[in-house]
Amino acid sequence: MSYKFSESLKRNIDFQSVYKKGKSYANKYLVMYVLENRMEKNRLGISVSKKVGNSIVRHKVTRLIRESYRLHENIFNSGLDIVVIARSSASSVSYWEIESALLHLAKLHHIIKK
RNA sequence: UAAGCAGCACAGACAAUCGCAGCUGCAUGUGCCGAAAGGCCGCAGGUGAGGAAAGUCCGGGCUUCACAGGGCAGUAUGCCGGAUAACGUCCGGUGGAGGUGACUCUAAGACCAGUGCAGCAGAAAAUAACCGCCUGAUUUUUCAGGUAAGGGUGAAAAGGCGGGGUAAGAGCCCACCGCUUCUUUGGUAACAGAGAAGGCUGUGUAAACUCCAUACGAAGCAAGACCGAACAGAAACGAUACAGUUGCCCGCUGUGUUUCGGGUAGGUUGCUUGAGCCUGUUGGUAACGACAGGCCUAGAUAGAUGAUUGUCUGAUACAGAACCCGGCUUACAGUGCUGCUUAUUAU
RNA sequence: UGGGCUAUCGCCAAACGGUAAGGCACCGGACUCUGACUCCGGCAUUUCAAGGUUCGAAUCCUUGUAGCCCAG
Repeated sequence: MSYKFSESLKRNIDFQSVYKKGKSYANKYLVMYVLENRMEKNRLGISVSKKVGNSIVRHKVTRLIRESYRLHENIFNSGLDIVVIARSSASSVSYWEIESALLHLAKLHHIIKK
C-alpha cells in the first residue's frame, strides 16, 4: 500500500517508539499517537486489535481509517509518525463517523495546516 | 391446499467520481535509489476473495532431512464390493435402529487365545441353594440329601412358551420359535432363502487391556533455492609504515591489501497451467472414467476489493485467499427450481 | 500462517468408569466486655458446551467454544 505523500509504518520498533515517546489523544472510536520523525513524509500506522472483531470487521475498520486519511492527506502537517488505534466501539460504524473522529483527534494534536 | 423428505442453484445488481494491487501492450531517459542482487518513475487496456476463503480434523502433491534389508514399539482404520493420486472421504449393497411414508441414522471384526472389570442392592454377577418345594432321619425344630417351577434385588439372573413327565423338579422328553453345526440354492462378497441334525457347554463389556487384518520414515512454504552490507574464519601477499612481544636485530602477532568459502539484516524466488474449468458425445445403477472442442479465471507480503452519490429492491446472514488440491466438520439472512411422500377436498 | 497445552465452588486445586476429596474465602453458631485466634456446622446440582459408547461418564470417543504458550 502506498499513499501520494505518505508511507505506512511497518516495523514493530517504530510502533514502540511512537507509543513510548509520542503524545496521545482519544475519543469514542479511536486513539491517536503522534511523534515527530525528522523526515519529510508522514508515516501512518493503523492498529486494530482482535478484541474489535473477526478478520472481516478488522479489515473493514482498517480500510475506513486509511480511506479517511487518504482523502484528507493534503491538510495534515508533514514530518510526523501517526499511529491510529481502533477501539472496540468502532466495529459497527459508518465512514462518516470514522472520518469526523479522525479529524477531531487531528485538531486536538494541532497537526492540521491552516 | 397443508405438513414433510431428498437434491440442485444464487449469495445484491447497474451507473458516475476518487483510490489500491498484479498482469498485458506501448513508450523508455547512457533518469533516480542501491555495495550487489535488484527495485522505482509515464500512458492505455483488462483482471482482482468464498460457499464455506473459517476450524485445522483427515488424505495427497511439493520441498528439505534421514534411509542396505527386516522386525519390535507407537498411531490410525475395521460388515461386503467398487471409485480415487490418496483418505477416517464418496458410491452401490448387506445386517441392525427409527419413521404411516418419502426417507434417515449406523466406529457394524474377534469375549471358544489370554488378562481385567461388573460399585450399591441381591442367596448368587459365573465352580449359583437365601426363602421356597420334595424325600429321609429326628420327633417339634433341627439335621442329611434332591431340586432351578415360584419369590424379591438389579442395567443384566443361567434359552422362551405350551404340553408330557416326576416324590418335587429339571431340554429329562416332545411341538413351535430362537441358537449352533452341516448340506444345498441365489449372490463377486457381506449375506439371504430352503432342508437336516444337535438337545443347547454357559451373561455383559474390546469408544477396557488385548488379539487379528490393513496402512503409516520425520518435519513443514517461517519448507527450500539464489544474491548478499555487517560479522566470526581460512589462505596468500608484503620494499617495510605503525603498535605489541625484553633495550636492539631476527622471528612472531595485530593493523593493511587481495582471494576463498560460511552467512545475519535486507532483497529475489518458491507463486500459480492445475489430479484445472466449461460444453458435447460416450462407458458405468452410481461414485467416477474415456474422447473431442473451447478457456486461462487473484497472487498480496504489516498484507491489495474501499469510499461517496444516484436508481431498483424483500437486499439483509455467516464470513476475507496467504504454497496448492481432494474431503470432513462447524456458522449462516433469505430466494428460486426439480422430484417424491402423507393427509384432506374436488373431479 | 504453522505447531502445542489447558478448562472442576468466588480463588488454589484432588479424584481406579460406581456418593465430585481438601485448603483459602464466604455464611451461621460457640468462646470473649469487644475484636482477633481457636472450635463446631453449612456451601459444586449442566465438572467449558453439544452429541455418542456404557447399566452407569468429571474420567472413554467425536465435534465445537474460550483462554494460554512456542516459532518473527
